[in-house]
Amino acid sequence: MTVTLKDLAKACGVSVGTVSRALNDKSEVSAETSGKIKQLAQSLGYVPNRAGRALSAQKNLSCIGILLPSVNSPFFDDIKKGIEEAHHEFKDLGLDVALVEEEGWDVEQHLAAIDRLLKRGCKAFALCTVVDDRLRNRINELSDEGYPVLLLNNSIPGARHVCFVGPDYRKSGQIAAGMLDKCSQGRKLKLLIVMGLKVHNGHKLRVEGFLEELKARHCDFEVVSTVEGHDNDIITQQATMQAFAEHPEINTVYMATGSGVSGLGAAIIANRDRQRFVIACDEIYTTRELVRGDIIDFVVCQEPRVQGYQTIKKLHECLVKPRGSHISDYIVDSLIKIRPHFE
Amino acid sequence: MTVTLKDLAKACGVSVGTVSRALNDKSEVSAETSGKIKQLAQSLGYVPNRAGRALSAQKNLSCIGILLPSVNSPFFDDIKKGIEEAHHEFKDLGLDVALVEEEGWDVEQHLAAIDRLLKRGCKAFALCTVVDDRLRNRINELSDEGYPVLLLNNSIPGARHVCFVGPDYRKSGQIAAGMLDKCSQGRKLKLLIVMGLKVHNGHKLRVEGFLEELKARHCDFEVVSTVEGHDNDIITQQATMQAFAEHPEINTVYMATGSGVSGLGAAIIANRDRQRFVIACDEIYTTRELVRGDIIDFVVCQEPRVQGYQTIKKLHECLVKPRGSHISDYIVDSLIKIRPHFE
DNA sequence: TTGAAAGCGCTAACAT
DNA sequence: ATGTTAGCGCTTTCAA
Repeated sequence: MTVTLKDLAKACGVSVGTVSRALNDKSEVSAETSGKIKQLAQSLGYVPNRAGRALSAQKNLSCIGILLPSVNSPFFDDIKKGIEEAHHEFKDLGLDVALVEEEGWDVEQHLAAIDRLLKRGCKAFALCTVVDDRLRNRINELSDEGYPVLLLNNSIPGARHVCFVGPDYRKSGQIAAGMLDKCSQGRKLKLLIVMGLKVHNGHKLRVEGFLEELKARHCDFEVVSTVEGHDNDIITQQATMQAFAEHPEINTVYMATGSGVSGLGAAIIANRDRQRFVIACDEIYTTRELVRGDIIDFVVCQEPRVQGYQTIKKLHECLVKPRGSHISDYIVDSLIKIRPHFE
Repeated sequence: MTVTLKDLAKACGVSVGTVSRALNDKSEVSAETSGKIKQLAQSLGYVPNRAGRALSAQKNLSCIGILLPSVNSPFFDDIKKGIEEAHHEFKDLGLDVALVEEEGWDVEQHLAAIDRLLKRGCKAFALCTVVDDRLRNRINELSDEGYPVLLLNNSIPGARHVCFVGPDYRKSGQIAAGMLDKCSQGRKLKLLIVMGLKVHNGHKLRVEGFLEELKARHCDFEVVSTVEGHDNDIITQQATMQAFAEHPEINTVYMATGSGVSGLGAAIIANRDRQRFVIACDEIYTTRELVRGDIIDFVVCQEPRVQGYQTIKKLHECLVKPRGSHISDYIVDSLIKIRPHFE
C-alpha cells in the first residue's frame, strides 16, 4: 500500500497536521521537525495523493493564469481548444483557469496582463510572450516569489521558468528541408523565404534549421530572396508578389511563420502561370484550405492543441507536486501534413 | 458552485446513500425513486466528482485488463510505454492495470487470456485482437454482462465495444500515396506492395487507401507485384528478394505493415545496385535505423504511445462516468516521418 | 510550534 | 427500499 500522511505522522511521532504543514513549507513549523519529516517522506517514497489533495482544496481552488497574444490570430484557436479541454478535465481536481488575450506582442500590454492575472489571485502562470528585458525581469520576479511560470510556444532565454511547452523550431525547419529534398529530385532550388516577425525567435530558428539541413544534404539550392511578412496578410502578399516580380525564377517558397498565410496564398494564386513548390508552417483554417486546393504542397505543424493541453497539465503538476520537483519540458512533434490529412 | 450528491439528496428529499445507489444502478432502489433522482441529476447537470469517487474507492480499486499480442513484437513497445505512463498517472485516482501479453494472434490463446483477466477481477477490458467469430462472441458476452470493452489498434466489425482506439488505416495508406505523389514528379511508378498478415484487417485497408489515392491523383503507376511477409522478418526478406529478382524494374516499395521491416531492409540493402523509393509503416527501432541510413525514405506512423495512454484514459472514463455515457473513439493521427525526425 | 478535528464528495457497510 | 455513518488522504481552522 502507498504511504500516506498518517503513516508519516505515526513514524515521526507527530500529528498529520504538522506533517502536512512541513511538506508544504507552511513555515509555522520548526526547522528541526520539518527537516526530519521531509527526510522521512523522501526515504519512504511518500507521494501525495491527488484525489485527497483535490478534495481538500475544493473550496478554494487554485487558479492558473494564461497570457496569449491570440486576438485576431487564428493560430491560437487550437491552443485555446487544448486549454479548454484540459480545464474541463482538471476542474474536479480543484483547478481553475483564467485566460487573458492580447492583440500582438506589445511589451506594455503583456506586462499589464500579467499584473491583472496576479490580481485575480492566480497561483501559477503560463505565458506566451516575447523576448524582452522587462518581461524577462518580470518573469524572474514571479519565479522568485514562488510562482511557477511556464513558457508557452516561445522560449525566452534567461527567464527562470519551470518548463517550456512548445515546438523545436530548428527541427521544424530541418524537417521542411528534408521533405523538400525528397520532393525535388535533382531540380535546382531557387528559394524565396518568407519570415514573420522579428520579435519571434522561433521563426529565425526555423530558417536556420532549414538552411542547415539543405546544406547537410548537399541540395543544390540558392536563396534568391528573403522577405518579411510581419505576420500580416497584406504585407505578406505584397512582399511575396514583389519578390516574384523581381525574381521570376523562384521555384520554391518556404514560409517560416503561420501568420499571414492568406497573403502568401493570394500571391501564389495570382502567379499561377509559374509552377512553384510551397511549404508552409502551422495548421490554421486558411492553410488547410490552401493545401486542399494544392496551392500549398505541405505544411509543417506543431500540435497546438497538445500545447494547450499540456500547458494546463504541467502547471497542475507544479501546483500538486511538492515544491521544487523537477518538471520536464514538453516538446511537441513537428508534423508533416499533406492533402489527405485534411480530407 | 458545482452540484453534489448532497444537493441532489436535499432536492429530492432522500438521503445521499440513495442518490449514490440510484446513480450507480445499484438495483436496491425503487424504480420510481431512481427515475426521479436520475432525472433531477440530469436537469441540474450533476457531474460526479472524480476526486471524491477516487478517494472513496481507494481500497478496492478497480482494475483494467489489457490483452496485447506483444511478445516478440517491438511495435507494441511504445503502446506499452503509453499504458505505463497512464497507469502511473491514474494510480492515485483508484485505477489499476493488468496486462496480459501473448505471442501472435492465436484465437484460443486470446480467449484464454480474456478468461484469465476476468478471473483476476478486472472491471473493464482493452483488447488488441483479431477478427474471428468466437472472439466476437466473447466480446459481446462481456459487453452484455456490463463490462466496458475497448478495442485497441485493430477494430472488429460487429463486436459491441464502448470505443475504438487506433489509427485510420485507410487514411494511413492515402497519406503514403499522397507523399509518394509529391516525391515522384512524373516518374512512372513500378510498385511492389508488401502485405503483412491476413488476419489483420488494417493492412488490407492501408493498401486499399494507398491505391485509391494514387488513382485519385492520376499517378502513373503499376502494381508489379504484391507479396505477403506474414509479419516475419525472414519471410519478408525472401519474398521481397524474389520479387526484385523477378521484376528488376520495381522502383518503389510500399510496405503496409510494421512487422518484418528488418527483412525488408535486408532485401533493399542486398539490392542496392538499383535505386528504389521505399515507404514503410509504423515506427519501431529498426525502422528508425533504416530511415537514418536512407534505406527507407519515409514512414507513416500511428502514435502508438498515444494509443496506449488513451486506452487507459478512456477506460478510466468508462469506469468513472455513469453507465451508458457515450465514449468517443480516439483515432490517432497518421504521421509522416523522415530522417530529421530521428536525429 | 504543535495537536485535534472538521470537512471536501463519494461509496459501502450497517441499520432500519 | 432507504437512512445513517464511517472513512478514503489531505488541508485548514481552532485550540492548546
